Amino acid sequence: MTIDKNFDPAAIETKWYSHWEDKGLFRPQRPDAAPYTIVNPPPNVTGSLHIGHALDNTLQDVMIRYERLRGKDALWVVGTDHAGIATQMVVERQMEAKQDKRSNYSRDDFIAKVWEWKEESGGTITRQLRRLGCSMDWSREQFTMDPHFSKAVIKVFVDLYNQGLIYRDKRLVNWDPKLKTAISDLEVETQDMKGGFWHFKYPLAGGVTLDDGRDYIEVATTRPETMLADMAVAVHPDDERYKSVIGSHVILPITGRRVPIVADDHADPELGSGAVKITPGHDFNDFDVGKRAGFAPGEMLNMLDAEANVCQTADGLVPEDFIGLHRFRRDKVDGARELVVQRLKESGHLIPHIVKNKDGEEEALNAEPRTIATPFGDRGGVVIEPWLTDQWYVKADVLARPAIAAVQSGAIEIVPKSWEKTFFNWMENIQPWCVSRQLWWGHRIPAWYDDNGNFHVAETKEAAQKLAGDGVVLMQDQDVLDTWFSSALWPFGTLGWPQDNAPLLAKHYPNDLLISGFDILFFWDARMAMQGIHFMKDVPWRKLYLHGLVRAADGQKMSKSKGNVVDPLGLIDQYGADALRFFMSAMESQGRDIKMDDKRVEGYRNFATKLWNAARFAQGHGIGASDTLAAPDATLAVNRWIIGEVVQCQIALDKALSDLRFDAAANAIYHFVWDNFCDWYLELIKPVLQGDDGAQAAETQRVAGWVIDQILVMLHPFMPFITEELWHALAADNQERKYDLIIAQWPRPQAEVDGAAKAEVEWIIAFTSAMRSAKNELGIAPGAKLDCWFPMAMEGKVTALYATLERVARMGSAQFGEAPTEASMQLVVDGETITVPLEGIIDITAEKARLTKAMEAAEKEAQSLEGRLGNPNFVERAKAEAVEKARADLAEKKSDAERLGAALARLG
RNA sequence: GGACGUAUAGCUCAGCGGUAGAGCACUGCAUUGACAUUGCAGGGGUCGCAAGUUCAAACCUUGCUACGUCCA
Repeated sequence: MTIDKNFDPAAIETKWYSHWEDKGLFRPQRPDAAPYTIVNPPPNVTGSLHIGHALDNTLQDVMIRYERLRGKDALWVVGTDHAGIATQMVVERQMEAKQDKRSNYSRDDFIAKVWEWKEESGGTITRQLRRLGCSMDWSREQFTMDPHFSKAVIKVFVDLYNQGLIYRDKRLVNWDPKLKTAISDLEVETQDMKGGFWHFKYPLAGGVTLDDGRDYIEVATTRPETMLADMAVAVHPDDERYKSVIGSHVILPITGRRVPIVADDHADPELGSGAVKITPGHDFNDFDVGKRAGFAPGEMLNMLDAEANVCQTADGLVPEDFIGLHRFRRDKVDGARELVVQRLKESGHLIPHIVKNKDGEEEALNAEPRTIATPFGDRGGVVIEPWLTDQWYVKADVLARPAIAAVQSGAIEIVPKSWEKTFFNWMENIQPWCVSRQLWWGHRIPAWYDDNGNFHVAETKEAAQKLAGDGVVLMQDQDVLDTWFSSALWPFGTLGWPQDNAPLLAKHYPNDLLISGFDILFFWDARMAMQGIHFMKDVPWRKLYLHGLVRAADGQKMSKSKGNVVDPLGLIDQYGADALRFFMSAMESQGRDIKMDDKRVEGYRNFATKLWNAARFAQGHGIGASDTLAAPDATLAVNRWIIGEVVQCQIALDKALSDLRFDAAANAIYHFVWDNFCDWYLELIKPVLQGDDGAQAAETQRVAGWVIDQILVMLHPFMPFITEELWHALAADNQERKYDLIIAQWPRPQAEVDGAAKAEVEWIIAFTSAMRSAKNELGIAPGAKLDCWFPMAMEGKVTALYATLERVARMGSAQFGEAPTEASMQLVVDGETITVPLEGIIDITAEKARLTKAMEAAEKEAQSLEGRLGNPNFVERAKAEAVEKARADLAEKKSDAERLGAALARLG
């Protein structure tokens, strides 16, 4: 098949992807091969591919293709996540657009709608992953709500419950009043907001006064509205100002509630007045104070409903005109906060904050301006309300311990290592994990309640009924599980657990590697580690590779709201999937975010084009597929040299990929292909291919064909499409390749670097470079063929290389001995002086300047080396190799300087 | 407040004890021969600042500055 003149990525990408997929090449049958396993972080089923996916999946595909080429039974598990809140929000938003809403439907009908949407849009992201060239095992694609996976989720919940690791508890939870669900600590984002600090007078009850005579206690708060549910005032037990009133009461303004003054260490005497109002039902710290003061969670007053509007407290003391107000000003409508402040001001219970304005006059503000660390829900975007509810919690601290130990012992290796500390810090301080969500879309919690509020946890209703006894009417828990609770099971739930004999599970657990963004280290990776170790008695993966974010060109985080999102599919359209993948690999150094740089993607598209054209050249010169894994026998230095370079490139590549240094790996193959192979090898073999020596040409064709095959194999993990295309295009005449590149074999050259051949080619390169550089500096046309005079001793070597030097270095005749004229250009190459007579052409002054510059540079380096070697401390204390090298370098530089000096002298 | 990361050529980044590297950009030259999505040659850096360790520091240590991220 003739290679087209133009490289068109789009034309080959679809073709090869469906070829691979249709032939089942993403997971060839290799029952006896060693396993290699990666599970893909399941993207949101209704999502679409963003640039972060492109990075994450490229890296995984590089590793999977690499290990597949190395003969492993490589399994890349793929699937999608039901993504509870996110997906439900999408569907609800669609309903909103049609003036419809979730509550117009029964639970079952709504879920049916979500399934419809999943069927409709669920394929988008998986189609897009195909465009990137990702070679996952689609034949086993899964969904977190597939029956078998759901079964695993339910079993895990029940088992953890029976082991005492899941429990139901009434306590404050992070409540999202927009989405009307509890969320976990991790889903709360704290942001600094401008707010206020309001100071109130709470009158003491029963004529009690403080020691200073005041008949009230001053308290301060950033959330005035919560005073409607205040249940105490706390002071520090050692605070002399308040010691006498501990145990007394205050009468709250507005509600008239009589609440105790309690002693608690939480009150900081240094802060404000030293007395704090306590609202156990709406503040995490106050909840603890309230418990210490003897309030059971069930007794704690609640003044807000699920949407954070004021509702009546259990004691009925909230005035009617507060009922129904939002907790604070929203949509330009004042809320409970504003009304509380207004009422307290009117009744004289507000202590104004006095400031001086710019004219130096005093001014009274309602509140002291302050920056408040405010919790927001990461999905809903509204302020989180601590709310007293019954939820299900996982004892994460118990599960965390073995996971911490696994990282400490090295059973799990985190790469880059710097993330270990972050991992430990979080795991060691982990809080109970709230796993219930007040949503409809997700895995429904397997707990059943009877009329008395007793519950029974079991995998099925029948099993629960057995626990409850016959005749008891049971109702299933309305809530679903946190999405991360289910995705934590991905490394084993996808492999068949909890089925009894799941062959995949036995072979592919633990997985070898997990690649994820560091942003989901806690959300997902840590939880996989906990659940994996708990249920499988072994780590989920041996290595955890964490990469950074892909940022916009200016370094900003990409976001839809900023409008700076780069679409990976657009880049694929423009430059090809191979170029985008190579970019992602080449930019992925450990521990740094990637800034998007289109020019660089373009550069890698050019690299692909370069390879394409090199292959065209090869094809035009009878170079094609090799038929051996081992390097062909070779006699010519240039061939022996390039074989050695392949060996070295492969060593570099293996090392880099074993270290997960994707940048080093990409650069190794890039420079081998462009610099060594295209720029030098192909140029050096042109005279051989076009020469008269048939045997030499045939050898060169064999070697070149073999080298190209090695290039295609080594480059394939990074650029799968162009390499597969060229692999087939270069097949021998009228023959098919025996197998596709995707399942070819990683190089086994069975050859070594040939030092003599390397030295010879490097001399050619040095001579050619010196010639080109000198011509350029002297303004001689690059194409001019110049006669050269070499020292007698070089006659053999130069004669043998004549054809090459003539072609590559544009050398005219080669002669030996003393050059006949002084009007010449002189090259010092590898310690030998070569004279290029230029009678009548040369500008002696320019040549003198050139030589002087070179000589001075050599002298300067020699001097520096001499200085170092003249230091006895260096010679005595430095490593022997360092001293040795300095001596050798000095000798070389000195010799260069001398020769250049002599050349100068010859010019007079 | 704590932890971590980053600071190297105009830009984006490697290097992490032995005389500074890549890609892009820039300058000059080349163009009928695989390739202008090209080739050749070249200019460009007191490696954030300061002190210390060392025969030797971009690289190790400490401090500082700036930026970023996470946790509280």
